[in-house]
Order: sequence, then structure tokens, then C-alpha cells
Amino acid sequence: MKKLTLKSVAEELGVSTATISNAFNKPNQLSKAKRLEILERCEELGYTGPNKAARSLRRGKTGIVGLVLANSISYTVNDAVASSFISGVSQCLEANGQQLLLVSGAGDDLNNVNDFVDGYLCYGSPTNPNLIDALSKTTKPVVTVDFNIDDYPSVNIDNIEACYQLVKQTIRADDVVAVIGLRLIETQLTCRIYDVPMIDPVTSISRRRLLGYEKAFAECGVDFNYGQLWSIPENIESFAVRAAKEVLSNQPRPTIVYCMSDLIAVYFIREAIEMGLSVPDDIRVVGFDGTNEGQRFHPNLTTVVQNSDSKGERAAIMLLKQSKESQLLPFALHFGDSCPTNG
Amino acid sequence: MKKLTLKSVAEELGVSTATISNAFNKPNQLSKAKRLEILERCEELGYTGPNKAARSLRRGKTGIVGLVLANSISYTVNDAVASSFISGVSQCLEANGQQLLLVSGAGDDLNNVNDFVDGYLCYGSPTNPNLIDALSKTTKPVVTVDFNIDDYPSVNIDNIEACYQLVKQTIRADDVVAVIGLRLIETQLTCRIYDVPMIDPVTSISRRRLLGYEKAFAECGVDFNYGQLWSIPENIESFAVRAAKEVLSNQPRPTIVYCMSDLIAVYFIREAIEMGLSVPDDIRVVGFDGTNEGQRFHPNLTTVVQNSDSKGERAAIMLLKQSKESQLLPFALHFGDSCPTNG
DNA sequence: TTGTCTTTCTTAATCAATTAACCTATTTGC
DNA sequence: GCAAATAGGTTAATTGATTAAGAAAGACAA
Repeated sequence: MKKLTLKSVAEELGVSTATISNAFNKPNQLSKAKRLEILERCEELGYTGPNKAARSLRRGKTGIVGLVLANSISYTVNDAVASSFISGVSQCLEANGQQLLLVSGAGDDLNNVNDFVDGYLCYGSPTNPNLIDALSKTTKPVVTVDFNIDDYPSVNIDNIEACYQLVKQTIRADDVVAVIGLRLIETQLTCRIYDVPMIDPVTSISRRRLLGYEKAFAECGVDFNYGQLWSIPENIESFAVRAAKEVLSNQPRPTIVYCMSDLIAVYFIREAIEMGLSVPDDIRVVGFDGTNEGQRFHPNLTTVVQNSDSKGERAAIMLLKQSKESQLLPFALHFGDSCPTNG
Repeated sequence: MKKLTLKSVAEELGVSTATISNAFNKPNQLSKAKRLEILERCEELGYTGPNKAARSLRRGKTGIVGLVLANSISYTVNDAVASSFISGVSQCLEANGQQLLLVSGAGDDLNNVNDFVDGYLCYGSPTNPNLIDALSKTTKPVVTVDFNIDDYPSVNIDNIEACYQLVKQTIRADDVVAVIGLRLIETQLTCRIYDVPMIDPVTSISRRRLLGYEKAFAECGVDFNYGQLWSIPENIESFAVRAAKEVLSNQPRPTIVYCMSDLIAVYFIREAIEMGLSVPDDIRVVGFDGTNEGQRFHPNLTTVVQNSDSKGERAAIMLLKQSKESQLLPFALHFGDSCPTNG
């Protein structure tokens, strides 16, 4: 069987390649009769239309959006919040006939995909410095989510304000505080932070959350220093449990713990209960994200509710519309049984 | 700034395009000195290497694998089992320098992406007949997972055998049985199945599971007919809860219910407990998948444990190696507190 | 009848690479 | 010292489309 290309089909039908191309792309450049005839004959021959790869080379558009993930794809799809973000992105892309290419933040893939995508959505600040480099080199449009880079437009919630409000409405003057953060420092270990230099607040969402907590602690006269701060490298059970154990065995034992994700909070509560403690009577626990798991959990989680889905949708729209204006999405505080308000 | 292409760079450096190309692709086709000089000058100019889209047009390889999902991307990434599959796929692709393009089974995207991918991984039998059509037309290699199509190689577990064994080891002669399946029929509703024609077992994983259950029911002399069978269209809370309510309010009330996913089982147990029933004393519940959620759940789920992760990995390897041999992966039965063995 | 507009196509340059085939020195073997 | 082999390049065809520019033919008005 002969290879089916615009050229071979044109020869077969006895017309020029331009005419076949127009039949598929520009209906009013040729007579209706001829167009229908061409489409019918193509169908017969099994020609499904112009090669998209060749088209994209010529047009400079592929119809593919690259979703650059801070972490590996493997880790990201298993994270509830990130999955919800991808979900929102994909819905928007599907509605606009765009395709979705997942780009791992772990490797040096960006250079390999750059010529296949029309633009990038970047979710979360990359752990890999090469990636940031590559991103700032590309000429394609970029929208960042949950962090900022250069002067690309971004989608965020006001993490500082959210955490500030959360603490203001939950803290008590005599509280012993602990904070469990997510990747506050560059390490693959769960660890307690004393005076290690942390990641920059501009790129790190966790640092911004910490700034919010700290501002409220200071205003409320609550003692907080870095010995009361832990960081885990990934938002998964094993690290969360390890941090929970460390925090719970610390003396004096905290009376309230602020977790930078619902997942951390859930596993923290599990550990606390296992130790025979009562939540919220012995220790109050606060999460972040507003996941379904957190809301279904018993006790129901006090947390910051953010809509990851719509974050994805907004970011995708911004990229497709080439909008240059960053967006700050709303958040909501939810007060559950894991920590009542102090009001 | 001039556009950076092989041609413009070649002119700039005073060599032929072939030499630049070789510098990047075939190191031993030119002297080491010249090669290093070229790479250095390219770096200076900001030329990051040959355009991958143009390369792929010429070579006929893109380095991109299309992951065709039975459902929408949006639904799929929020499903624990599917996420785990994607996770396995992505790990293998990452290790082999391949990229991952997510293709929704909902639309007609396959034609749009066909020229950008080297092959397809198909996860789950598509709800959309157009997709099956498009798949059987493509000349690219295909590996299917959890279903079969034409004579493409596939990765599966033996669903019939798994379900057969599961029933054999849990059923009692006097049991009143109910089964909650996943997409046994083509509808967007949770519904009880009497005599509706169901999807073909060749494509439908759920039909194969049902065949396994039924074989065991028959052998054990347990009465089972279609009035005891429910189907939900998607593996999500709302449908699962609805089915659970229906099954629980049926008279006579089942004494054992076989759910085709852990998620269905978990929500079923939740509803049962809410109604004041005891699991497993009043009603025994069996799941399928062996998810972490099911294992952490209280009561711990009796289920079929399959490794979705390695399913993804195997499928990806098969595609990359162009292996033609289908694989049947092992499964394991896990007996938890939600349903003890009958032994 | 002539000149101007449309409509309907065709021609050929272009997109950014890859690579078979060819050319010219320089080595190597004997 | 000479033929054969090798190293280090270059030339130009090719991949499969898109599209600006041009041509031919028919329509229409003055």
C-alpha cells in the first residue's frame, strides 16, 4: 500500500496539494462540489487528513500544552491536590481541543518537549534548578501556579494571608506550637529545622505559608522558633508519619500543630490517637488544602479550603488566552472538630 | 535577534548543516576538536540543539507515548487505581527518555495526536466507540491494559479466576448475594440490572469479573440472578453511595455483597454502618483492587490485590520493546475484617 | 467589446531538520 | 612507493505539510 500523504493523494485525485490542503483547512477556497468530492475520495483511500506533525512544523503550533510538574509525574498523580489541579487543566484543554503533555520536573525533559508544545503550565516550584533554567530560556508562553518565576503570569491563592487568618482564629496565648511544613528545605529527609537556610519565599509556597503563621504568632505573643518547625520532603504517608512521631515525642508536647497539608494533618491525628491522645482536647491539629479526605476524616479537619480544580482551569485559560495578568484566587477557612476557633 | 536554526547556526560558524547535525547526533562523524568547538559556539549563540519537531518529521519518531484513557483525563487522575497505573507508566517512560501525552477517551482526540506519538498505551476499555475505531486504524504500535482489542498485545490479570477464587473462599451456602459492578452497561446512571444486555466480556473487565463470580455461585449452589446485580457508571463516591443505599434497602437484604472496586466497598460499608448494621456480622463486604485506602479502612477490606503500578510499568516496557506477547500478571487474595474466609 | 472582479485552482518557496552519497586528504599495510 | 582504507567533512534530496503569489476562466458593468 502506498504511503498516504497530501502529495500522493493529490496525484491520485489529479489535483494540486494546495487544493487538498484547502479542502481540509479552508473550505471557502474551493467549490463546495470539489471539496466534498475530495473529502469523499480521501475517506475511500483511508487518508485521515494532513499529518499534524508536518503541519505543526510549518504553522508553528502543535495544539499541545506542556504541564510541567515540580516533582515526578509518578509522585504528582498520586497526590490528591495535584490530581485535582490536573483535572481542572484537562477539562479546559479538552474543551478547547488542546492536548496535554505531562512533563516531569525531575529530569531534563523540557528541552526534549519544547518543540512539541505551544506553551507551559508550571505547577509548583521545581526542585530541579535545571528546570527553572530551561523554563526561563524558552520563548513559549508560560503560566506558573503556586509560585512565581521571572515575570510570567501566575495563579495563586494568598498563602500568607490564609495562614495568618488561620492562626489568628485558632491560636491561644498559652499554646505550645509546632509546624510541619512541606519542602521548606532541599532535602530528601524528614527533619527538624533549627537554623538551616530555607528555600526562598518567592518560589516556595511553604515559606510563604510559614511567613503567614509567623506573623500571626508574633501578633498574638506566641513563642515560636525554628526548633518547633519540621519539614518533610514529599506529601506522602511515610514522611508525614515520621514527622508526626517526632513532633509528638517532643518536650514540651505541642498543644497545637499547624500542618501544611491535609494529608500531614490526617496522619498526625492518626498517630496522636494511637498514642492515646485526644484531638482536639489534648492537641489541636490544623491542615491545609480542604481535601475530601480531610473533610470525611473523623475528626473533621480545620483547614484552608482552596479549589485546586479551578486553579487548573484558570491557569489553562490564561495560557490559551495569553493573558498577562496574574490571578489571586479566593480561599476559605473551614473550622472542623480537629481544632475549634478561639473566638 | 536572528532565528536559531541548524541552517543559521551553520552559516554563522562557516560549516555545513550536516556537520552541526552530526556534532549533536553522531559524535564520531567529526573530529573531537571541531565537535567541541561547535557545541561551545552553539551554547554561546543560545542554540539548544536541533528542533525536535523537525527531527521527528524526518526520523518518524517523536519520543512521545500516548496514554489513551478509557474515560476523561479529569476522571482518571482522580481515581486511585488509575493514578497508580499512570505512575508505573511514567516511571518506565522517564527511565527511557520518553514523554507522556495523556489522551482523553471522551473526545475524538486520537486523530489529533496520532502524528505526535510513537505508540499507544490504552488503559481500560473505551466508552467511546469512535476511539476503538480510531485505534484499530492507526499504524502505530498499541498495547492494551485491562481489555483486549484486535490482536494487540495486552496486560491483564486473570479477572475471571480472581473473582472465582474470591467467591469460593468467602461464600456460604445460605448467603443472599448482591453484586455492585462498574460500568456493566452503557449508561450514566446507577442502576439495577434485570435483563438489560451488558457490555461484551471481551472488552469489559467488569463482565469478566461477573463471569468469575457467577461461575463460583453456580458451583456452590448459591442463587444469583440479575435482580441482585447493580451497576454504577463511574468509580466515584456519589454513584457508589447511591448503589449502596439501593442494595441495603432491598428485601431480602443481602448477607454478602461483592463490589468491583475497593472504593465501592468502602462507601458501602460506610452506608451500612450508618444504617446501624455491623460489618461483617450483619453483612459481609468484599472489594476489588487492594488499594491503600481499602487496607487502611476500618474494617480492613477483603479484596483482590492487584499491582496497578507494575501493570503500568509492564505495559510501557512492552510498548517500548515492541513485544507482541500478552502478559497475565499475578493477583493475590487478601482476607480482611470486612469478610472472613468460609474455610 | 473591453476592462475589472471573483472564483477556483496551481506553482513553488518554506518550515527545520536528517542522511545517503560523494569528495578530499591523510593513514595504514605491505 | 602505491593501493586501500579511513577520517572528516560537504551536497542535496527528503520528510509532509502550509501558504503567498500567480494564473486561468467566467461574471458583470460600462
